[in-house]
Amino acid sequence: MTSRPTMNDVAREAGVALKTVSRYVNGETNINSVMAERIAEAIAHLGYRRNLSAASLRPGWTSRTIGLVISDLANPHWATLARGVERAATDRGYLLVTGSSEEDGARHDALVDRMLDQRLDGLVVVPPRIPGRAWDSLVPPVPPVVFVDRVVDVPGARCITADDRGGAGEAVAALAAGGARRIAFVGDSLGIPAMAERLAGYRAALQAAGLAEDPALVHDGAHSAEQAERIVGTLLTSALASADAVFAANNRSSLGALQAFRAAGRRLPLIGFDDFEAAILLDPPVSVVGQDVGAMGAAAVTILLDTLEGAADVPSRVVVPTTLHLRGSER
Amino acid sequence: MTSRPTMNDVAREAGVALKTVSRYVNGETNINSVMAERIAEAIAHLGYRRNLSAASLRPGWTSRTIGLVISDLANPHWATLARGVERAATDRGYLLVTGSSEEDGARHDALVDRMLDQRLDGLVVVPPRIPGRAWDSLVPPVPPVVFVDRVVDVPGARCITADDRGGAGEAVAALAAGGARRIAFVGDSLGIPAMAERLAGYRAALQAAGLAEDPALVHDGAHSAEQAERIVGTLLTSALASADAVFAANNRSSLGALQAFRAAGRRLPLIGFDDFEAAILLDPPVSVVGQDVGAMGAAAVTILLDTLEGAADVPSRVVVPTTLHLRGSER
DNA sequence: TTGTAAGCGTTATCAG
DNA sequence: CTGATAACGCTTACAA
Repeated sequence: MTSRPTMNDVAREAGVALKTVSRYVNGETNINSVMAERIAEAIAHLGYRRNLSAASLRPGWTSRTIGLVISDLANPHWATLARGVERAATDRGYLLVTGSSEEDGARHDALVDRMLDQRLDGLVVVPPRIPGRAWDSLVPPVPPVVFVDRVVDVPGARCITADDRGGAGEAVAALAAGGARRIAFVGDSLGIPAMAERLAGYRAALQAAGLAEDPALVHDGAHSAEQAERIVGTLLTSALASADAVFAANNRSSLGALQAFRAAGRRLPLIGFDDFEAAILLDPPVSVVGQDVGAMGAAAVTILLDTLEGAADVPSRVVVPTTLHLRGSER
Repeated sequence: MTSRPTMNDVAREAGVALKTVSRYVNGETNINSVMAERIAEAIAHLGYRRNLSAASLRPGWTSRTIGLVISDLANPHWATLARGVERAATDRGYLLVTGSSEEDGARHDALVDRMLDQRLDGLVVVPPRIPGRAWDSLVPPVPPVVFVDRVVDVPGARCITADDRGGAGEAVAALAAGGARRIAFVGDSLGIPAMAERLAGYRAALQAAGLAEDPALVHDGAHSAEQAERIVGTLLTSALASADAVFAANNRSSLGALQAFRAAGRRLPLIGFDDFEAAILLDPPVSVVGQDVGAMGAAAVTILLDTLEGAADVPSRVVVPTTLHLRGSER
């Protein structure tokens, strides 16, 4: 592939000055119609297309491209997020660069560096589970970054998350409304901010329903589906810690609980946090707190681009509402 | 965000010439260690990072960024493809820009134009169902484009697809091996090249099994799951066209067939083309011809980058093998 | 080993 | 309304 025609080529072909072509291409109106015609012809003839990459070199110009770093594009959760980001970006004329960190800090940092070196206008980022460099270690000036789906512990950081607390509260309230009095909480480590929030929602809902919290029913050791299965298995059999409903605070916990139910041949009312494909196919269909991941991505882009384009009063924290899908398993 | 430091700033700070900084940054060795030290300090102090976008402006340099246009990033099929593309791209030091056409030609063309204007090095493209402009209408020189998942009717076009014919053949052979003698083909319009290939595979397998083809069993009108359901419903009840097994030539046809089975309270041996999430959860689990979509994406990138980097004898057509997953529904 | 000067394709200043 | 000319941040002949 030889090189593509430039504005200079067009100017020569049309017999006008470079700047006149630039004016034409940029849609400025003050151009003699005869010249405009000649330029149009030259452009069509040469198949000229503006080189946006060169244009963005000029001060005050940008590539109108943003970056997204998630953990794995193939995972439906992140794919949905990416789609929301992508849609919001294209709607505003921005291109999107995506990268998967695989939850690895080093990989994550490498992607971020590359994107910054490429002079993308801003970044939407899911902080990886195995953290990389500290976010406030980046030497300013750095383009705006919006964190999504997980919060980051840096003052003033822009973060978008689901309404973990509210969603969990709704779920637990629904279980209580169904008559449950000993609702178990099964989730991952409370060091994960989202988990702590969901537990807070659980507690608030218990209190609102006039139920006392039994520490024997609160489990934060479900780092995998297998561990969740073991925990729920115990809840089903143990006399002391017996529960009459389960709130599974994440996807893996829901799956583990379902496995435990199957193994025991007996089920408890269950609501999970975060939807999953198979939820509607099981019997009974699994009730969940759905997160609008696409909306979270779109919100991140709105904040990023508003910031970028200098809008006033751009919020730095957005909590996207969840939706309780009651499908049957809550009874 | 004020502007970021440039090589010039570093040069001034270190008291050396611009070119020396460039040498240092590009890892050239012939640099006095004292100057190197001064430059390193200045870089650290200013937080300098090379502007790759500016560097790529020079002739012979590129952005080391490729583009991907699919129909919908949120769809697991395309997300898996995108992930394969992304992984292969990062492995070779390339960044990836993604865009969703929503199967709309105009949207698709707009994305392609934008990517070309941004001077991406090359494109991986899924041609949209509602076609846009003809691919050979692009005025050269245009960077290399590789089509994936669907073929495009342009001489010399680089296309990656699954082994539609072989995969369909294997499926039908498996049904025949199970004792089926009247195997129905249920699929979408034969105007779609992949469908025509799958039908060809069906026919070849019938012949190999010594079975005659009955036109009453071949249906290419399943444009939706509903239509497939109706077709399979008829196959279950009609005396004339009664089948004893079904090869569902795409995802939607599989789902339609399953619906029809459920409605009739009776099932036929079934194998579908293309895997789906729920397949392993149903009873019996649904057997399918799996496409390695990730591998297809990776193959596309390999061809794109090999072409780009001037490798010799880069193939222009790759057929990625399928895998038959027998899970139970084939009996 | 280091530096000067030119140029990549564009936009912006400012004089005609 | 139009056009020389100078940037933007970088790499690269070529010269010192």
